[in-house]
Amino acid sequence: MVSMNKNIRVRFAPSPTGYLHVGGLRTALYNYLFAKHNGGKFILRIEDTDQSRKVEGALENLIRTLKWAGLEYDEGPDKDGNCGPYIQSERLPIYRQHALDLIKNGNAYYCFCTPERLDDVRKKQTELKRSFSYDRHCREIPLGEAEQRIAAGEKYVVRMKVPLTGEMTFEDAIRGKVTIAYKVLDDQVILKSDGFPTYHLAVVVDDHLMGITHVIRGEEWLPSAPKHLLLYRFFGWDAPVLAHLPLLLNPDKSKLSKRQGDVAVEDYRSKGYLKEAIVNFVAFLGWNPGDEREVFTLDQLIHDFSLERVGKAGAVFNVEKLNWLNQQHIRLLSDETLAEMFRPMLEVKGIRISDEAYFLRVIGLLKEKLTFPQDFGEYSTYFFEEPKTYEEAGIQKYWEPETSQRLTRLAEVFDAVEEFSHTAIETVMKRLADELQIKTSKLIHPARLAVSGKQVGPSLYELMSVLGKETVVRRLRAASKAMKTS
RNA sequence: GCCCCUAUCGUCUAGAGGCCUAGGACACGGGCUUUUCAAGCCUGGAACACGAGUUCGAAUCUCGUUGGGGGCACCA
Repeated sequence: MVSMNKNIRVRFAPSPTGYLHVGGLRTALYNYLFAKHNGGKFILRIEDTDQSRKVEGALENLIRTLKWAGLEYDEGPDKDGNCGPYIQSERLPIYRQHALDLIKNGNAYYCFCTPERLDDVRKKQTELKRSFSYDRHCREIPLGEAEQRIAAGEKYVVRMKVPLTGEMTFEDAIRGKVTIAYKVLDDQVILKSDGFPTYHLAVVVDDHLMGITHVIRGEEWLPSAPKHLLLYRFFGWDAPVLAHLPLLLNPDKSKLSKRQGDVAVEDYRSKGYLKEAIVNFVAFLGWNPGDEREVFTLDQLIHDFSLERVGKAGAVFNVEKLNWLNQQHIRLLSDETLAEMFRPMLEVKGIRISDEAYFLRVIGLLKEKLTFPQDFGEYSTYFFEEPKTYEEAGIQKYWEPETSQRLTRLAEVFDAVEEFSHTAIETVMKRLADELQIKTSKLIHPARLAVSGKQVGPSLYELMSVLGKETVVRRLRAASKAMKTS
């Protein structure tokens, strides 16, 4: 049940790369679900501390997609909650001050190594088949000397002073105890020479200042978690609960990437996937309610979500199941909602709806057949205009020499029917089949072809009753004639 | 190379020592719906990576091996 823990605050902190990655959507979703389930706050923060990666319009697009998916945040760039700004590039003085604090208390130091020198070190280490880590060349430069060099205009970065020995053990909410030795960590740059912080500094400072209680993020951050925890300790702050989510994978099990298909939420959106389906699908990549329910709305997810039920192993993004969920969620939408979704599809085909009630009946008839909303445009045209052609394969399969005559007879008997209902149609067709001493299917298949031009579709009796007597009779006669002469 | 994480059907997963000759879903095969399928129903095949322990008993606990993934930037 929803406990009203007002103190819970989580955040989704993407870097604005131009589009929302489905993995990012899942991270955002889990944060959102966790917050909403617990009556807490969900915050959007933009991590744009890499100036070289700036993308025009990325922020707007990100926000639009997040809102489209239904993940409304309580605080963010365009929604203040007294913890702003929520864009890191607008918080530079804060990071600088905190970096200086760390220098003052001896937990960080100025480093003057040039990128060239670091390259050299890296190369040598690679030759020796050793992993790269900074050789701590500047770690012992006295503070006074460093400050003089800065005053003289020398370029510098600030690095955190990682202990040389010992290890960090912490409790991950998903993985349990994780231990990493300090010696495998290097003295991470926390403030770059352009004055921007690196992720490691910014994330810790902001999470603390914004009162974040639970950090729910991708597994790729697990190895650097000790650095963050160390920074909390250096600052004298309590660390939030950490929860590292398993990764989303390509079919070949590598980290989900652009190379192997669509990764942008926008791509799926434009292909006709419903937000409900995408959200439902992505939620189930790493989480499940523990019973056999599979189709969930966002509200149901909020109700049932818990971090305890999040798995540890990576999950392959499998489109087949997403398709199925899309179909399920289309059925869950009301006919009226679908009407607004389908209307434009018909309009581009030059079809304007004049009879709303009729439109809704057509939707009711077809909605169970749809995997994508756009399928409606394809399956429904004969409800709005005369079939222009008859599917060739259908003619081959169902049209016999006697068919034209039979359909003419069918038109005649239909003409005499008072109430053109589903049941009346069925009765009349079966009676005629008896009379002609043929199987009903000898009438049914050609009639469908005549009336819709297609071989497949919803129940023929219902289809005909929706079309109405006039139309059905007219089309039967037209087809009968067309086939006879051909 | 080093470090960390991880391991049940093709895929998503249930399973927290006996309820498991391992359950569900997607996909796939077969059948039914004396009307189609693109819907529905029924049905079939399909998995505990391996090896040692612990235990009366292990998919479940421990260790190791192997496989997979991630990380090791003045990127996030």
